[in-house]
Amino acid sequence: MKFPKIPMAAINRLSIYIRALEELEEQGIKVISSERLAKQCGVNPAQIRKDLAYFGEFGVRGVGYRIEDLIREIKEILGLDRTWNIAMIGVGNLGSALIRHGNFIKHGYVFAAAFDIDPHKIGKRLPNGLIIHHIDDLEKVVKECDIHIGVIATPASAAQSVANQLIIAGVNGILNFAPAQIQVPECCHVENVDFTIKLDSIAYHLSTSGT
Amino acid sequence: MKFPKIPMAAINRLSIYIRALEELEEQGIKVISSERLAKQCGVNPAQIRKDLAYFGEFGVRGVGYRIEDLIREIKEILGLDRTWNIAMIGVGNLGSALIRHGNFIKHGYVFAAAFDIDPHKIGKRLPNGLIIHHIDDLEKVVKECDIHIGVIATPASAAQSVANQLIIAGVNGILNFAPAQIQVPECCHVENVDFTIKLDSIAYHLSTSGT
DNA sequence: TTTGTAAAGTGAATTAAATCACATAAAGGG
DNA sequence: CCCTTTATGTGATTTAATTCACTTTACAAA
Repeated sequence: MKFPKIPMAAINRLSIYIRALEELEEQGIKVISSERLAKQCGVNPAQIRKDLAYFGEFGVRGVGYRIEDLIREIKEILGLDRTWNIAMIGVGNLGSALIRHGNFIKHGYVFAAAFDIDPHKIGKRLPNGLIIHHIDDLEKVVKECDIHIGVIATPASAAQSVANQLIIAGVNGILNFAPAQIQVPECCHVENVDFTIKLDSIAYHLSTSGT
Repeated sequence: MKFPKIPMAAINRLSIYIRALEELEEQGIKVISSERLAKQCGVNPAQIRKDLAYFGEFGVRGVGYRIEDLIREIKEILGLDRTWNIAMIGVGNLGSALIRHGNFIKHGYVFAAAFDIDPHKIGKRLPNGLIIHHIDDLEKVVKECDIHIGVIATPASAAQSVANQLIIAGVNGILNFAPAQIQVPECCHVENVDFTIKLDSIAYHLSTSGT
């Protein structure tokens, strides 16, 4: 295959495929066809084949995909053949809940540091043993702990300035839970998690389909 | 305009527009052009006009959009000209943090009930005064409290059965934080919030752009 | 070794979404 | 009252994503 630009949607689907594949692997299944996997993921079989084809040939014609191999291949594609150290900025309700949440570590994301601006919190220890640093120590700690991704769980008003500090500290990946549009340079990749937008979408559907 | 099918992406952008418009309104701005709003939201001006055109004509040619009116119109489109009672299912780390999180109420979503399955939690009161019910009382409480949307914050393993119970109880909108693919009938609308997928996307970008 | 079958891989076709570019309408100034 | 300016609304165009449908390849059974 040539070098087409890869749709972002395809990348996100790879994550979905991994989730499904890992579940199938736990069930002891060794090989799966694009058709069966597609059904499990709720997508079109050709889409799976095409998504994978962007990166190589991972299947066996007439047989399907060896699940163990495919998981490994997709993880390598996504850069998940390693762990990623991440930092939480904002240790409020949401921030501390996320730190305790098991899903991050399960997928190889390790909270290696936590930051806040509240003097009462600085120096305290979180249940998992992390010390809460002042946000002004961001750059130093980011270097020390080899952190590559920042998770913003501050109020909206602080989000932009935190983002700026992260970028100065050399963090190029940001997962933003604050309900604010943050501006970053080209080199930095931001993903927003705004559940109220999702709720709005639900409200729209409920309103229009006569409920 | 005729009756084309409206892209889901357009619906989601309407939420983005509202966020920006409310911020502008707070700044005392009364009128805005699609061009300025587009810049603020990071989209193309024509896109804004087209998104709005799916639903009517809300602007004034040569002038722009009256912010106050446009907010009201978009809210009406999305079904946000009211409040929505929602239920939290799963009062663990994440669930209780979300309940305390101010963003829901700010956008008109009211946690009207909370459910869990842990006997130690049933009957306890949350900081905001909500009593934690047993999941088996879902149907009864949903009716009593006029709940239309369920938020699933349980472990993945419980997500599908909770979804089933929600649907039986007559809840047709689900916001799913559990990392599991849930199957629902046509009538029900599900939105998934899976931050590990977003993280995977960040990891991919960091890996490919030489970091 | 041959042959039938299953399923990946992929160019072509289709469908959907985003953008352009212009016709249209409102407001203000001369 | 007309002319200029400005910015909307929208058909046409372009771009992107998805799906189809066919070709290729591996395996297994005869």
